[in-house]
Amino acid sequence: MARAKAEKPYHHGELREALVAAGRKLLEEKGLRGFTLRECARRAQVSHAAPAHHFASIDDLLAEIATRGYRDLTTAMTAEARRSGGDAAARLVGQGVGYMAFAAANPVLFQLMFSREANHFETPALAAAAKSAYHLHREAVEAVIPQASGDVKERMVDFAWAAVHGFITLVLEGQLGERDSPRALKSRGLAALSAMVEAVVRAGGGR
Amino acid sequence: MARAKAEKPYHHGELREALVAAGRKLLEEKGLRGFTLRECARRAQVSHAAPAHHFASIDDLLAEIATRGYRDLTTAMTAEARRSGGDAAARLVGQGVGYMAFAAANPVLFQLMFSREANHFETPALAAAAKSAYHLHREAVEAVIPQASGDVKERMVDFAWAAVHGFITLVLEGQLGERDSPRALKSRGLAALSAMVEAVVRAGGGR
DNA sequence: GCTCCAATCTTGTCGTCGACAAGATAAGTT
DNA sequence: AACTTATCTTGTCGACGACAAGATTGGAGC
Repeated sequence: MARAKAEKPYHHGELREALVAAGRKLLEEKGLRGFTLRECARRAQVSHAAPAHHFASIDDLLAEIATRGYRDLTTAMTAEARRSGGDAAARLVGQGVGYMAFAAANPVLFQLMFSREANHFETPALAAAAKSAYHLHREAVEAVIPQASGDVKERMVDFAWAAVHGFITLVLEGQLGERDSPRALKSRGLAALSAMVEAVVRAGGGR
Repeated sequence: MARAKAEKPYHHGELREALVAAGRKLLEEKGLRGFTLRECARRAQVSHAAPAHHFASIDDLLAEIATRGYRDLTTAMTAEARRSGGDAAARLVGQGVGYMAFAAANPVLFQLMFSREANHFETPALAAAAKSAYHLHREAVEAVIPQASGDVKERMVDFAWAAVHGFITLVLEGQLGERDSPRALKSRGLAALSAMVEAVVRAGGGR
């Protein structure tokens, strides 16, 4: 079975996956404005109209890519939190590190996920994937301040997310530490993270 | 002089300004992906090729729009800080309010200014305008913790900007408080701001 | 094994886009 | 008044997203 290197079978077989993979690469290479359905098709070795059978429009493909991005983000956060051991504060820092690492590794995808455009896609899968990542973060913050009131908890969930997201966003956009070495940048990121956790702990009545 | 309502003089007279104005409006209406040089020309009542004499490319026009955005952002921050009275902490909060208010009033422009693409424009004017806004923020933070070491100051400049920027960014992207009333949202924003200032003050050795 | 159907992929087309070229018009200079 | 330069026009190019119509293939039911 499977003459794997046959010369272009009429049916691709896994075009949907191939398009997503090619699209993700293309996105990082050329940016959102350079992203093109036809180039995705070209890289997947199919004609320019083939993608239409798997994605209704270019936005539909972007939505799928963003959805998978959220899943990968969740995975990265969970993995890094696990690596950080048992303490709730340490886990929160770990999740933040995972968040930043994912963003640094996939800057354009990250920007797409959190862009105004992405919110107009409005596919249920995208919303679900985003919500899943949000809940992960929410629980990590609440675990640090279990005795705080619901209101304080909510505010700290906002605040913690804002600090992490804002920092990595500014770095990726070249606004922060543009001429720093990666090493120095990581140290600045960790400083921001620990300042955030300390603020959360204090506001939540800890220590 | 100046038959103001003559029927389309061959020379527009203020096409550059007209294009920037039309472009800014179009940007907010259609988003970055819906932004088009030809539509800008249409709205300015000129032919599709006219903009080329004022902007070398579509990115050149976007860079100009982003540059003015930074100037307006600086103005908004300064004005709101002034309104907030003399205390250094109050001024920092005020600047943050101005920052968020500008972003809320010009969400797409704000996203453009802080987008990956904008950084590839690399015009000197854009860099200067951005740097000017940054210094405004830096000074406001340092004024709150004058006795802190240079290193702590730097980290707190990062942290404060990250918190403010992250919060408003997440709100504008619909990730935070999507179903909140504007009133409730403002309250959440102020809570994030005060949490940020308190964290800065503590870390800087204040109180 | 055969037939038929639906899914998949093709080529071809349309209107729109950014960029460029060449020519028309107006404003300013000498 | 003649010349020069800036500004705006029409016309064109290749590339894009979307759609239409036809070719190819895999699989369900017989």
